[in-house]
Amino acid sequence: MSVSVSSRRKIPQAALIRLPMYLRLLGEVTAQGVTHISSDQLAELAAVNAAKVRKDLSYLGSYGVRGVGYEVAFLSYQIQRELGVNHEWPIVIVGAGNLGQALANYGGFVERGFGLVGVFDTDPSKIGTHVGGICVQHLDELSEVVQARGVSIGVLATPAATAQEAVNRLVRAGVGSILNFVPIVLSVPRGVHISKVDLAGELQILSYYEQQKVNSLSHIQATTTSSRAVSA
Amino acid sequence: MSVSVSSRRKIPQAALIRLPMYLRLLGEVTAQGVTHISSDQLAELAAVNAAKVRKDLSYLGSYGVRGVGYEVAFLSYQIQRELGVNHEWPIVIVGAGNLGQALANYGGFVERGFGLVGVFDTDPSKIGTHVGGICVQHLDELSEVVQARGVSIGVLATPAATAQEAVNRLVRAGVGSILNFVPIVLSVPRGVHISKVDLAGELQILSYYEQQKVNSLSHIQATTTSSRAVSA
DNA sequence: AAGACTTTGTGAAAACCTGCACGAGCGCCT
DNA sequence: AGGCGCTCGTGCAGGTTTTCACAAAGTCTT
Repeated sequence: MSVSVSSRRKIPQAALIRLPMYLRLLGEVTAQGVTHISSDQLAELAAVNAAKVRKDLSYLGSYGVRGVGYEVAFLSYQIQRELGVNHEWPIVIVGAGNLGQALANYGGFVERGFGLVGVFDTDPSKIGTHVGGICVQHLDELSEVVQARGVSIGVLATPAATAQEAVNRLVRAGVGSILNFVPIVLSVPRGVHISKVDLAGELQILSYYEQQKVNSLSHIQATTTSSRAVSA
Repeated sequence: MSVSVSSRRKIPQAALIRLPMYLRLLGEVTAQGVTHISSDQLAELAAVNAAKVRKDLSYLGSYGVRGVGYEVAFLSYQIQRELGVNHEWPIVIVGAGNLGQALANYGGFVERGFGLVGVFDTDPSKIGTHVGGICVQHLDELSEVVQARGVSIGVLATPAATAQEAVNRLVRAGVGSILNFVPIVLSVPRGVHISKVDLAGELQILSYYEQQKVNSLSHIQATTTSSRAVSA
């Protein structure tokens, strides 16, 4: 049978992705002393369409006031509440290589409510070193820390070869969502959420756009020569 | 064989995003000695629908063979060609903080054809230090390096406060695409492409899913009164 | 108090994306 | 050669996302 979690309302993926941005922008304008903001103004800050802003926010409820706009503090709170970031989430990082260390030291996480409570690796030369104010532990300790601290979000930054095994351990330990920086396709049980960040992949996408620019330029020159083709 | 219509075809955004993944998977199976692959097999590796794979690949041209599948080497080449990654792209990193340094040291970039040719910062204590085999230079040198090396892709990893100014410099220097790790909305002229990676934002999205789980659990307890039983 | 002005929330249209289903082409076997 | 089995390419239907446009609901001015 289907396990229908009849959550009160489901925010569409596309809208969900923009909520962190809105939240950040609201924080910025708050710091500037702004107390109310219209969808037009927020849209301008976010560089998106105003109707989109209103629709996105409408998934949270009707928190705007016609003729006035949104109260910044109240809206911020509602977004935080919906995202679940009105309280701290403990996170762990698996993989203390280059990227793992940088992420451990990255101030942006704790700044937005994600406290690092563990960094894990299997390399004996890494274990015992300190990164981001945390002592690197062996991956075998993962389960204990996750359960003791109630961790449900993990960050994966291991080498590709060991990533799947690390994920298995994360899942077994009880982690329910994983931010994956390793460029492989992970397999996880139903119910576990994966968010993928493929750094080189992002560059390859940009490379596509740059290549298009190059092609369209050379096309202008090539048009005179009408070497139209080797169509099969 | 066939082909080569000028690359005027426009690949839909959604499909474009998956091409780097396909390319990577094809590289992996090549290493395992596989020479041909069907859309079904590739779909399984990519954890997506087979029809989607075929449709994505069809934007490149008709490179499959009915009854057989795709020739891995040929398909790889075509994807590389379309993405423009069949040759190296020089890149620069602006911002030599935590993240900038880690990205400079990140092997994944060069591994996939992006050679780091410059790291820039404005902090005198950083300038002259070496990261990722590159000597950190002052941001004032940016333009010269970009032009001398023909750089068209830049990575932005500065503090938020200086990010927009750094982008302005990148654009003025001639960079056409930017991978932005700074959690602010950048403004750029038309024609410049920005790809955004908001690390904390990704975690906030995961936090939403975890919060939903928590909510639905407490909902079960609260639902003893409600209609449809949640099974026991 | 009424009219002018502003801005939200949302129905509906348009654009985009996904997945199914199936015709068409290819290789293999007899 | 012909039939069979496999797999691509794609039309189409269904779903999601974006955008438009406007009534509803508020403020402000006089």
